[in-house]
This record gives sequence, C-alpha cells and structure tokens, in this order.
Amino acid sequence: MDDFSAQIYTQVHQIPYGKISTYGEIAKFSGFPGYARHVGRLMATLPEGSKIPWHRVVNAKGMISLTGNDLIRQREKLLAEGIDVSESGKISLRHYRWNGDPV
DNA sequence: TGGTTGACAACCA
DNA sequence: GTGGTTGCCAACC
Repeated sequence: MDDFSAQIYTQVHQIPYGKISTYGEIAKFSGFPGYARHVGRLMATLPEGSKIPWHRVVNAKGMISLTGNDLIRQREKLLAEGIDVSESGKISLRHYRWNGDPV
C-alpha cells in the first residue's frame, strides 16, 4: 500500500451517494494529475470485498469502460443509487458529476 | 533492456 | 454522439 493508492482509495471513498466522478478527476483531486490510467488499474485490481465505491468512477466521456458482465454489474449499482445509466453504460455526467467537494 | 498494454484524456473529423 | 489519433505513465511480458 503506497501513498498513491492510499490517496486514490480515500478520494474514491469520498464520492457521495448518487454522485460519480472520472478517473482523471480522481487522480487530480488526489494530488496525482495525469495518472488517470493508474486509477483505472487500481480499480481493476480491487479485492471483491472492498468498501471502495469503484462503480462511481467512469471515464472522461461519462461512459463505463468495462464490457460484458462487469459493465452490467457497475450499471446495476449506479441505477440502484438513482443514477441514470443507458444500456450502453452512458451516464449523464452533466447532472451526476462530483466536483470533489467534501461531503 | 525494450516493446506492448491498459477500467484514460484531450483533440479533431 | 461516435470513432480515430496522440500523449501519458507505470505495469507487464
């Protein structure tokens, strides 16, 4: 557990219910601008029982980058929080984007 | 050591 | 809105 992952985990954990953010923003807010890919890699390697709301993190286009079963799983979680997600995994960033403000 | 890959981002057509 | 290209940075092979 290095500082980078710790910061990312904390930041993602700060995303309030019903809100989402992008990989790039998460990285930036955590103090590591330009490390968007690493945020994605971190999410990909999260343990199943993790308390991290990884499903609230999407790419800059506001779309889920996953495919197949993983995409469905994330979409279901978001829908359960009241976030509108299209069948293709597209989200209305305009309304659900989190600006990084503390809860 | 060096080329490839990736849950990305910004830009352009 | 969608699809292709380029830039990034570390992990992976």
